Amino acid sequence: MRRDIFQAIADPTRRAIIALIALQAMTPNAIADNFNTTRQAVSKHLRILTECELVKQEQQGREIYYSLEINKMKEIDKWLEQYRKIWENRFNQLDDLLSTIKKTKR
Amino acid sequence: MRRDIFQAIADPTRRAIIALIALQAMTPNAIADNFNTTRQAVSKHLRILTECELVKQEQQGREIYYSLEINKMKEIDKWLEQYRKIWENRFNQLDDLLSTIKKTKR
DNA sequence: TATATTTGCAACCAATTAGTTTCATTAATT
DNA sequence: AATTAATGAAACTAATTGGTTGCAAATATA
Repeated sequence: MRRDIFQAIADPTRRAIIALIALQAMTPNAIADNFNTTRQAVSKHLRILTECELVKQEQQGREIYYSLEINKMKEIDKWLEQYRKIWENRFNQLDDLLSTIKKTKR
Repeated sequence: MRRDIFQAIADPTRRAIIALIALQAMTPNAIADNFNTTRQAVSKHLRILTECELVKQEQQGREIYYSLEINKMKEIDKWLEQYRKIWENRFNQLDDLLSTIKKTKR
């Protein structure tokens, strides 16, 4: 059971669920209405998302509202950080090159 | 064959390969030396990474050097953008709340 | 209380995945 | 020319995955 956040966002249906509940909490039935799949399949995705703490649930009577745990998304951002450094650095190098060319032309 | 970038980074070995070749190009053998797996397994990962254009190859004699296609990583950043907006917004709301409390105290 | 609704969970199935073993190709070395 | 090294690709296997069907539990409604 590999259950980390990268595995969680690998599935396109799960990314769609994340997008759906990012702004408002929704019940499994309501979420399933948006896809060509069964409620049970959505339920399984929600379980995976819950297990890696990307999603939190709140019970209201017999309904359970699922919503995005936005802070968990920062973990991906944190991972990206090291690569962002690289591409920003390359951009700066290009920038330097361009200004050098400019100076040479002058 | 689902072969998008999210599926590519889902595997921890592939993320390790990405980290390894981010700064310098490496041959499959050299990469495999860093893991408890066979060269062939690494080769398969490299194929997947190449197919989704996260990695580029450069032949030099009988060796093939693999390196990270850093620009492709920006796609993940682009996807994260929508969620970054949300968490920054929440942070601002908290900020507003705190300054309101400050004002009330005064 | 009986019935309907919302949900999670277990059992099962087909497809996919990560890995291994084996083989063919190409380039370097002797 | 023969051998060694570096690599990709195909065939196979075991494990995992996404999905379905069916069922049980809990809550709401008649």
